[in-house]
Amino acid sequence: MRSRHHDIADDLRQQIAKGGIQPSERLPSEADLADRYEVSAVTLRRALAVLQSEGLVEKIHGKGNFVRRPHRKILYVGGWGTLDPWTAAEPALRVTVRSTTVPAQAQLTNLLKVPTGSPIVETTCISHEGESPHGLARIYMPRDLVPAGVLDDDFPCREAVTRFAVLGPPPAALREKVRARPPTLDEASALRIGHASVVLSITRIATDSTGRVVEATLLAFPGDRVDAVFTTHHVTDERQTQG
Amino acid sequence: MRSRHHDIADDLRQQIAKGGIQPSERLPSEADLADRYEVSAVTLRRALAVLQSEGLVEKIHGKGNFVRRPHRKILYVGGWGTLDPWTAAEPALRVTVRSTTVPAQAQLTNLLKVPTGSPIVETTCISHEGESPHGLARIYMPRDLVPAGVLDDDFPCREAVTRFAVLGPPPAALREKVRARPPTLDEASALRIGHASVVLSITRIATDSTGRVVEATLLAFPGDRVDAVFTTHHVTDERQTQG
DNA sequence: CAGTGGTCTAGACCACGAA
DNA sequence: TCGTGGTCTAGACCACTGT
Repeated sequence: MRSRHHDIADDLRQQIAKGGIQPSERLPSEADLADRYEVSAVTLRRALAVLQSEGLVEKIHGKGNFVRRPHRKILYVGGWGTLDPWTAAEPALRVTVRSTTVPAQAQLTNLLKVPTGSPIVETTCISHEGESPHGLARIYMPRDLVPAGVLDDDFPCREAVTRFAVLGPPPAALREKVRARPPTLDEASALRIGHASVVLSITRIATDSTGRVVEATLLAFPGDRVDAVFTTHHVTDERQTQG
Repeated sequence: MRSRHHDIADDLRQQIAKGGIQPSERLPSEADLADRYEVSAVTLRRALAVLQSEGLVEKIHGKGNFVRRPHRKILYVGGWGTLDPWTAAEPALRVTVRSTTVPAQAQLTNLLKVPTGSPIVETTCISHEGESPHGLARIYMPRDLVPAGVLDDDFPCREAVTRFAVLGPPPAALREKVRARPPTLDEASALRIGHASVVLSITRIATDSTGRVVEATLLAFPGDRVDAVFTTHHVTDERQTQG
């Protein structure tokens, strides 16, 4: 049972794929497109919503609908808490960082396993590639475990943050819980994605050899830009090559 | 700027939370709700779409909108390719399985690293808990590697499939690529979720000790019902980095 | 200001499910 | 058949962006 807005989405998708509309170029206005396809504005907007949720189109209120550049997919590599080396080496990456100290409350006491009110350093990072943000991290560490320099304005850990890596020394164990969900209102605006979009959310708990939680991180990635990959080797001595 | 349909979604969400509408109970018809809130049908449907994407409400065409039971979150445990033991032991789980043999084509030749046209056994599994499906698996194995019994109608591997486990012998390595994306049309109908919902998609590649791909599985879970968890212990990992 | 997208309406018609 | 949700329309009004 094909619906009209899906047909239109398919047609536009194909036009974009064939290069009829170039990346970062503006689509005709919704009114024009509605005329062209002989549908109502609402139906045409549904078609665009499909493309937006696929990450093909970016809507900007008051300006128009724009074809997004076909970013290559970024890989978050599980187990090490980092983007893949190619991505991390990308010079176009910019990071916005802000650190504050807050007292531990409800969710944080659970994640970090600390008493309520403990001083916690919250570090918020938004990573951009060119214009489009591709990652949001909220890192929480007990204040006494924060490596020197993280609280500086200069922030020498910038490189680690760019890769969304664990900030402190390598932890003994990492537990990464992966969710797929719609963005919160904050995330939708921070990541510049629609409210109907999809977020890959990773809650990462790093513990040291004594079992103490040294870092809890809430990562949010636009689903259309980032995948996460996890590799497990059940035979310890075996070396596998991967493509 | 709050929109009317968000306010309505908030109101309904609160009513559900307070127990004003019980789980598995039907909401008033959309026409009634539209009257009650004094909005148009379209606006009311947008409000319901919000709740549906949060997994609070299940829409059934021709029957109504139903409050979903607050299922506990199911855990897919990475590295072993299985649901967590509690879930897997759940007696209410039912599985629908269908196996066919197909020749390898485009995507499959890549995933399985086999020549085009190789005989591949495709096994499709849908797992239900009560009424609601909570997982869809498409398992591909080279025909000569399929364990005896998988192709039987009786299907003794049913238990393994219930957990979405790897069907054959334990592989040497697993590579699991996790995506968050909107459902395909097939998945939306198979999983009984809206087209605007969110799917946690896992592409799982299992290789034996020689590096041969023994199984490729495409898993799709409703984002609101399933999380995936991956645990890494760097202590037992000899390749820990210094620096 | 004009042009754009964002929300909403009142009503039509279609598709599904249960009697 | 009837009540339900699913799609679509034509038009109104608001909010944002640039001039």
